[in-house]
Amino acid sequence: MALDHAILVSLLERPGSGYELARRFERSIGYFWTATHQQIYRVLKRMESDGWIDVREVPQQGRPDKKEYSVAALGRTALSEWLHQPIEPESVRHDLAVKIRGAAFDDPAALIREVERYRQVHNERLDHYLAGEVRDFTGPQAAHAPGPPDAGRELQHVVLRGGIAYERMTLAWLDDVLATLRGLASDR
Amino acid sequence: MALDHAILVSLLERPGSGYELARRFERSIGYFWTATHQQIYRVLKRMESDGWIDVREVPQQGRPDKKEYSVAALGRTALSEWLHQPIEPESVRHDLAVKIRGAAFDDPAALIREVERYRQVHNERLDHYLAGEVRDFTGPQAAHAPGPPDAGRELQHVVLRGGIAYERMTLAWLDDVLATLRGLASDR
DNA sequence: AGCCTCATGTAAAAAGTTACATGATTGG
DNA sequence: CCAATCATGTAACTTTTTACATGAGGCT
Repeated sequence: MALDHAILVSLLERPGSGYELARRFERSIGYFWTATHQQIYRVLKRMESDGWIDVREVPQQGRPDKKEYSVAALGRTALSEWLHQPIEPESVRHDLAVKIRGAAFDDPAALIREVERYRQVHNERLDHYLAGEVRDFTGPQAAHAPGPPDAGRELQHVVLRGGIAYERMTLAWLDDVLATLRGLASDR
Repeated sequence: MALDHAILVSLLERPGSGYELARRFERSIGYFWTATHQQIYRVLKRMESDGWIDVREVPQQGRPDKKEYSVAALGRTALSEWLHQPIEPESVRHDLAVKIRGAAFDDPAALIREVERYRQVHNERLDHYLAGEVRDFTGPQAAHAPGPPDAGRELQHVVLRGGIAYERMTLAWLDDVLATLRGLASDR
């Protein structure tokens, strides 16, 4: 039910088309909320007919026209209401943990390769986050720059730090997993 | 699509009824795969009619009879096949991160209470994990006990260690979040 | 000519959530 | 007597996933 709200936040940060949103959901927002373009277009349509968002047809040269969505007053209200509701416990779907426990009834050693590959994915994601942090949250306009602190920036940064902490924790755990799997493989 | 496999793993670890599975999904397995009893009963029915699992009616005294499910050969094959497929990237749904970024367009200070409550939930979960670790993975039958190392135990333990690492990371991050929110609140 | 990116969708199937429903026994 | 636990389900609805579909323009 919160894809609506994830889209609203993204549109508040910057108005955009369904296509652009879909791309954002492959990067920044996508790291803590996944959605495909089919979902996005459907939700956009519903939110538009509910008056939560406004559309503006933007003609473009050299590429198809697009519909740029932005958040309307009703959408802001809906988001605000949602923000004031209790945080719900995350619903987890952790394939790898199931596979690890399942490996006891199959071949634990066979998982090693896959876990190594998986580890690489997370390593790349960490690098990506760290590069983003340097790009967006260091330098002249950061920290103690003149003027009021930008709440949006600070909040985006703390979410990014969460992503970084998550990836580091995951990498350390995957090393633990690999050591355990290798231990089981060499014990026989 | 992997609820099937999560149930198969749980039934391999110990056969049980739909009700018992539902309870397990509130505890151990539930920490990395959520499911309600409605889902579970439906999947059990399907897997039974597909010959993946066997049923045995167990009459009980003082309580309703139950159907005890156990994994059949076909189910084992299906699980094995799944285990050999590539690990899929987790699909994340992280309400709190969306709310934090959304707070930039509302009142960041209003989130503080909720994050504190949320932190408590994770703190309790960490305690619960740690107690489980002491109960199940220390003591006489642990580590260098005589006999072959029990692969199942080791693998369950490494998954639990993942849960512990996750909770610790989350608690540290939530402290970071709280500090950030408080900083924004006092800055005005 | 063929593939990639931009851009927007429809349709069907699978999975997940929420509400409703029943009934026995045990403990306070 | 009332609430909780054990035990199993049905029905309706919402959400998510997967597959299909189209079309223009730029790049090699």
